[in-house]
Amino acid sequence: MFSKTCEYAIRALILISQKSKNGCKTGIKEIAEAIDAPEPFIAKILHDLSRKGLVQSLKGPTGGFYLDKHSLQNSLADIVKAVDGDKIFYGCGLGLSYCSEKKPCPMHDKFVKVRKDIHEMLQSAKLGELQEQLEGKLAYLKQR
Amino acid sequence: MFSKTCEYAIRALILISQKSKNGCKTGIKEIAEAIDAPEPFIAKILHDLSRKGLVQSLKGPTGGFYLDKHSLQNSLADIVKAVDGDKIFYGCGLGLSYCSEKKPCPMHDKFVKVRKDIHEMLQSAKLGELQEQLEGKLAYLKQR
DNA sequence: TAAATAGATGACAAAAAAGTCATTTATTAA
DNA sequence: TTAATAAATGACTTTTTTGTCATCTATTTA
Repeated sequence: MFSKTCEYAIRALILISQKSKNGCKTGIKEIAEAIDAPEPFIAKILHDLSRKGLVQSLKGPTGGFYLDKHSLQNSLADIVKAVDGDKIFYGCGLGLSYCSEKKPCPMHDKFVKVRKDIHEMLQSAKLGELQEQLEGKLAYLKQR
Repeated sequence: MFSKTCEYAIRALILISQKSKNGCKTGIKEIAEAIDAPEPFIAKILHDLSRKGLVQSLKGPTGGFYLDKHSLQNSLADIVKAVDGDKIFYGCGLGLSYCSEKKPCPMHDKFVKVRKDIHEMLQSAKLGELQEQLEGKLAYLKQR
């Protein structure tokens, strides 16, 4: 459904949001370990996200990644759009560039509905809220 | 949502199903042209599909690809499973291998619902029926 | 202000997906 | 039975995605 890059990005931001609530910054090493991702790869991904303003960072000792108040409000839809683009929300399911209401592919209507559901699902999933599920042990990012 | 290979496969099979209803076989060249796909690539894809029994073919003059009665009953779900596997129906949205009811990721429940919808949508889309929409000019596989 | 820490940066490498090509094999019809 | 046709086959190339590495820069604290 999403690219690997996007999956890692989402998992990392959920984790960082958890730490940020306590006012903590999180280092690359800890993030990589906690979400089970290759350290250099997640470093690159977070760097990209920080340039896009989806995560904040500070260098030096006591430095690391964190989310400011605004970033905590971001939804998974915002992250997916930034990383994978919005093709998943609007593109034709059969890959036809011209496909539209006026010239629909045979699956057009059905795909429109499913994509709308996906969009709403991701839009309603805010980082700050997902994090609460981790806190309450209702959900996990790692096996243990 | 699907791989390019899978998109081409679906488009090709819908087209072939249309021709098959009239008892006609369709050649690679015509298929590639009609669904706007690279000829050698769709040739390889159809060959794979024929080995998996999702399409039938005959060599020689008057030969080509066609769908027998059984294959006409196949749904897009069958095609997607054969080409892309069933990760799209069952895998974790965040890419976590352990994710399950007992150890859910923070998005687990929401993804289960959306994936179920996708599965039902594809399962209910039979090649033989999609083809009727093309026939009635209610849908298109090409711009004109 | 020097040493240690931690992210920034860019070049590189490996793997997977997408696409191409030349040749072979099977079938049909003249 | 031979020539033409059309799919089968497998090797190859290109592009994209995924992942790695070495080095640089900024910040903090002793």
